[in-house]
Order: sequence, then C-alpha cells, then structure tokens
Amino acid sequence: MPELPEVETIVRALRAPCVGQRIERVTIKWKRHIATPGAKQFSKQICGQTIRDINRRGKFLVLGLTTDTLLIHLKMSGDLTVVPQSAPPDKHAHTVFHFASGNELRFSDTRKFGRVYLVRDPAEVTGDLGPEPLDDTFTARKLGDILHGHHRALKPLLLDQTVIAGVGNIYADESLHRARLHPLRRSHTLTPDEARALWRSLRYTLNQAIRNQGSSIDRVYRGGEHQNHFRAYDRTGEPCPVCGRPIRRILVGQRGTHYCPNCQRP
DNA sequence: AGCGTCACCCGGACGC
DNA sequence: TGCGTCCGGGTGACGC
Repeated sequence: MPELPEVETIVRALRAPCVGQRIERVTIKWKRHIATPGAKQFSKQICGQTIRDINRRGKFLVLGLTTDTLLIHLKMSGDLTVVPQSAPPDKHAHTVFHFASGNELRFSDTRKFGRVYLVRDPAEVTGDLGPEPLDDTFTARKLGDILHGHHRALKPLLLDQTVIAGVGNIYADESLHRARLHPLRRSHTLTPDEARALWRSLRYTLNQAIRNQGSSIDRVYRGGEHQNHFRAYDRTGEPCPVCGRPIRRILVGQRGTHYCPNCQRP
C-alpha cells in the first residue's frame, strides 16, 4: 500500500517518461476515480496540457501541468505506469492518459479507492497536510513540539496526515518499534530523548524504505524490496529482531498494529 | 479534542 | 474443485 516511500519511488520512476509529454486524450473507465471536477469537464480541461514536473506531497503525486495541477492519491492498491499504447491491456487501468508521443500513463487501481484531482491551486487538495517528515525543516525539536501539542496515542497521531504527511500503517509500526515506543503511549508524555529517538527512527525508516524502493505487503501493489526488512509490521508471532520475543498484533483505532511487548513498554 | 464506527472496494485467504 | 465469507488498507463522515 503506497505510503511516502512508495509514492516517492513512483514519482522518481515517472519523471523521465512523463515530463514534457503532452496529454492528447483521456480514457475514463470508472468515473468515480475522478474526484474533481466532473469526468466530462476533467477530460475537456486536461487535454492539450503538458506535464511540466512531477513531485510528491505526503502520499499525493503532484503533476504540474501547463495551467493546472493534477493530484493523484493511490490509496492502497493504486499504481501508475507508462507503457506504449500497444502494451497489453490492464483490466484495472480505470483512467488512462494518452500522450502525443504514443505512450500512455495508466492509473490502475484494483480496489478503486484511488482518486485524481484536477485543480488550479494544489492547496485545494493538500492544504491541510502536515509537514514533510524528510524536509530539512522537520527537526527533532519540531517533532517534539508536535507531540506535546497533542494528547493522543502515538500510533493514530503518526497516521494523521494533518499532523505529519505521508506516514501510513507500515512505517508507523516500524518507526515506533525502532524508537522502542509503545503505540498507545500518549504523545505529550514523551521525554525529549524519546521524542528525538522517534524523530531519528521515523526519518531513518522512511529513508531506508526509499532506498529499497518501497514495500509491498498487499500483493496487489507491486512495490520494492523493503518488505524483506520489516522489524514488526506483518510479523505477528515472529521473533522481535532485538529481543527475540514474539511480535504482538493489536487493534488501535481499527488499524492492525504490530509491536514488541518487551521492547515497547506502555 | 480525541476516539470509535462505518463506508468505500475487491483479491486473496480461509473454511467447508 | 468450488463456493461462501471475511479481512485489510487510507481516509472522510459522523456521533459520542
């Protein structure tokens, strides 16, 4: 399921084949993918625009076009690929952008949760997102201030995109394990050392995953090699890499949460 | 403010 | 083998 590292991997892969390409035509096979504007208006508005640049904000892909911005959220099962129009059809490619060059950008999404947004100002979509955890401006001090500004359990706090952008279930569990912090620990009770440990583990975990070109646990999403490096996520019952005790799985806010009961004390 | 619950989807895993 | 059922994921809406 694409989180920050997976989206970053896709962004890097798409730049070369997409930047500079002119969108000739759009095929929309499932209209609800188009969050805004309506499907008809979407096609009309996007055709003729050229992709200027591709970036990421949180889990959104941000494609700068001639006059508008195209934002894509992949949710759990979305994927983007550029292929020649002669490539075999993909039954889950619900929206396809046809380039003047003959290639096409396919947005395929088995579970149909993904959404695309065509707007003048990207802030209409990403305006409420919290800071980027890998930015130079995201210091240990800043994370400390965020933690102390909330009275919440760490796990749901990390998943809240308005607090920190881009962290999902995998990297929340992995970061908390590396920082030896219990997922239900209240954010305002962390000592400065613990906040610094979380800051370091969060950045380390995300950077490592980008280096490994992301993870894939849900096999619906292709993903990279990082899934072989999980310490806690999806390892219920398997030994903790630090102490050897079995990893436990609990539900926190309806989300599967994996942690080591020995290393991550309440 | 923070938390719980539901809805949106469907491939894959599981039980029979 | 084949069928039915459940699960899980990110997020937004809603109620407490």
